[in-house]
Amino acid sequence: MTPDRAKTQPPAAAEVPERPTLDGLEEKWGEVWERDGCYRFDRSAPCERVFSIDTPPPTVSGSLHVGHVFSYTHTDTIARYQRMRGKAVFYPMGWDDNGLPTERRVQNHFGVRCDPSVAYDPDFSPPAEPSEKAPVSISRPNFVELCLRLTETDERAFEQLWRGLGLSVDWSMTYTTIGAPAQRISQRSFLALLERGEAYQLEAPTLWDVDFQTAVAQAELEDRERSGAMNRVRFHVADGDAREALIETTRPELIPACVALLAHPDDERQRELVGKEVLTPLFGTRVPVLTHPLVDPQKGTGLVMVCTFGDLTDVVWWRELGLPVRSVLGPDGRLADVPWGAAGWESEDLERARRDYGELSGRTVNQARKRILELLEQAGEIVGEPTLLTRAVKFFEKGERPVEIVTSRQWFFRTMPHSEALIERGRELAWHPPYMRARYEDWVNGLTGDWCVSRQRFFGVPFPLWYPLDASGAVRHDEPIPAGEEQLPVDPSTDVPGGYTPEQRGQPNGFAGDPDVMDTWATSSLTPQIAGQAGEDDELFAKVFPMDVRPQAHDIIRTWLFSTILRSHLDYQALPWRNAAISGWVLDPDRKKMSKSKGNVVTPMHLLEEYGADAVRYWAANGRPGTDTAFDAQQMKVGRRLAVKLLNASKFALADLPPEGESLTNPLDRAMMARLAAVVADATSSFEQFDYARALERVESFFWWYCDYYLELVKGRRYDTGGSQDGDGSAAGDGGGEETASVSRALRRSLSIFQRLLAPFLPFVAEEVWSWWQEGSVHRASWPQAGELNAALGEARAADGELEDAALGVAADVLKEVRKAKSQARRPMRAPVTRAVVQDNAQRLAALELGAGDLRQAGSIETIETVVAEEFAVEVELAQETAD
RNA sequence: GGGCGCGUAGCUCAGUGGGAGAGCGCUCGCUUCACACGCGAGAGGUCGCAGGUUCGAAACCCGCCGCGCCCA
Repeated sequence: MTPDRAKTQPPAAAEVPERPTLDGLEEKWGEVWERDGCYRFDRSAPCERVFSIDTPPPTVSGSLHVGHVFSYTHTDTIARYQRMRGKAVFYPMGWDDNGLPTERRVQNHFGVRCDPSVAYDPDFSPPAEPSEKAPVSISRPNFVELCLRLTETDERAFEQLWRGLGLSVDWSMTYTTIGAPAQRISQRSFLALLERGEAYQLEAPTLWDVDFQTAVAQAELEDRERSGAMNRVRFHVADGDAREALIETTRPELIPACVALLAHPDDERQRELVGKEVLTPLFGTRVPVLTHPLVDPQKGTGLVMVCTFGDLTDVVWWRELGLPVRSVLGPDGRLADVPWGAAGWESEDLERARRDYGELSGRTVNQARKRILELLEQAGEIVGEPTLLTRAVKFFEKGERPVEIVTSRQWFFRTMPHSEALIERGRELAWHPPYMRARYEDWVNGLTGDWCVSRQRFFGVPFPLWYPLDASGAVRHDEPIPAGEEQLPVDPSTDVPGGYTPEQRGQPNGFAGDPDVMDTWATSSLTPQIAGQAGEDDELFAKVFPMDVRPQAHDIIRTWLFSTILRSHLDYQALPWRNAAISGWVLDPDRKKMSKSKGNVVTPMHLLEEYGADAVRYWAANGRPGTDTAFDAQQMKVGRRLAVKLLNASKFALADLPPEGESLTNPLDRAMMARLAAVVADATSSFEQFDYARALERVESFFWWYCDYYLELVKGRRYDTGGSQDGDGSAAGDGGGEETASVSRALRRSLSIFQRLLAPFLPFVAEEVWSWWQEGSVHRASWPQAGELNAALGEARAADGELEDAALGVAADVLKEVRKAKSQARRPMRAPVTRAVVQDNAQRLAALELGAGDLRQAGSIETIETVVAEEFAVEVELAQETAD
């Protein structure tokens, strides 16, 4: 498979610096990796050897925080592990630059605003002193140019950070979600969905952000706690009936839009009212009292008002009960003028309806609410005092006022008919950790409508179609003219459909381009296709798709993960990837979510400078899959210590000339290697399950044990010159005999393994120590295998294994006791011990014989005596303190 | 209200049927020839609460309490 990678044969002498340091390793190795194309995807590799990663393209909005560093490091450890397993790793980076965040940033940064009615100005340059209050109106093409200009700058900064962090990305394959290939792929997919009827447009109630004045999707909503007031309002039964109907509402301003009152079908209290008609207060509009099972009879009076539209439940009721539309809210979030008296706007008291509505018309929702409460109060239709409450209100995640529901013409992708199939796809996928699947299923089960994908915005992928205009100049939405494949990517606002001339744009019997752009997710749901260049480079795509893994954080399961599965299901009837590796969030030290508005965001650049990339990666890799982790600079210091330790341990292991031969003749050496083999097996199976954190934890803790106990135990033997075991630690030499050669071999073998095991986590320091004595990059070396180790153990076989392992264990235990005695006596560690009496069971005492020589040197122990006993204990007799 | 996750030393967390652990922090000590960006040692816990299964529970089951996230 990879014959050139298995070689770990050392050169004659290692080139170890006098004082190894971490400083400067990032620059040094970053350049080498780039120069050598260390992480370049090998597209000649056969399919089964490819490991492909559907990288999250970060939103380019000008800032990265430690959360990015956290989850991208997780992915990188897996990429590096797979590469060392001999896989051709497909690991591109993308930038999600299209969409609202960029628009908003461009507006603020340059002090401009997009106005599609303004003509393109080829010589435009942004104002020297941008003003957010008085933005300059510019054309859409000019605006898009500024967006591209700014995102390019941001993307360079992002790339610098990623390189500094040591992500093993193939930078030659970088993509953006606004680039021509992405637009082509996105438009091509749209046209295919249109042809198959999976995309459709409809004039319907849609979630709407009144500030951005665009449709938004269910997935883009978030709940925010807002205080409000519940008001009890009186409706009168029509036709002179003296009875009343009381409802409770937090949105009295929508009373003019009321189309029905509802009760639960089993609610006895409302039985008499159901089937009657009531009049809306102030406006005198007749509305029926109906029933629906979704009404909660326990809530309020048990009667609820249906308006077009107050919330998504209103939409459900409106649809299922076939109610009329009486819409009062304009796209700007203000109450619109309505034609009282016209069809649908009948009133029992027309004059009053007009007068009172005139008080509301033109006002914002909040203003209108305040005013209508006053009017209702004056009319005596408010019952009791309002109840103050806090409740969850739906906001567009980037918006500042609650979303409204406005009827407009929008494009949709069908999701509801596929929900069962999507649940099934979710079950085919291997989730890491497994419980994250529940979030996906909850989301799919909670969907209430198809996915609205059109946005009334500017910086995005346009819909690739036009509409004919009839003789009167009206748009024929029912006869869209799709772009041809050869025209893609297309911008219908500047490009012209086949069979028309540019002059016919907007003219009777001419054409008009679709004015909208697609939702960002409508394009970024195609990242496997964009990264793999579907339809652009089908040979590549066939190699990498379906991808091996989608890494991402848990907060975007409902958006990115869900939408990607949907698109892949619709386009390929397949999952886009085999595994989903879900990262947690980074919380601030008080365990609160980091967010700009809280001002607790930690930016990563200075962390890399202060602690070094390996240290920051160490902290990140400690965050277990799916688990939120508090930001902790202390952990970075720990990571830095680990990196320094690897430098120094490597220096120690490589300090002498490599001995001839292979065999490990000493039982402690063999036992250490056997323990290391078990660690390798554990780390490997952890990585196979995408549990990088467990792999790190196992490797790290064994490595510290190895440094603290094994290295100290064998140090004396290592420095022996004559192979005898009673040396006094005299100078190191090259004539130490077979026992010294054994430790020397064991050190080299084990360090080679540790360097490789730590390489995915600490790529810079691992590469540095590897370069002292090995050819090529450690990141292209082969991942250690337990089998390789066991074979290398040669003569040490199972029969002795247990005893030898016990020898290592008991030697370490005794060493610890000796250290304790010296520490408590406040003596230096090299203080001589005249006598150590070890109590233990017979088997452990027998094992101790095997390591006694090393132990005596490590503890400066003159004589070791043994006493068979039930419990382990060591009696340590220190030599008299001498004044030397 | 529903779902998911979590609750173990001051902090961050590992530990899924049989010894309560690690790192950090804290205290004390050591200029040990790979490492003072170091080394050694120590103190510190009713494993959220209550019940059950079991010879045996931090772990498995039931209930409760608290925290977080998602969804109504």
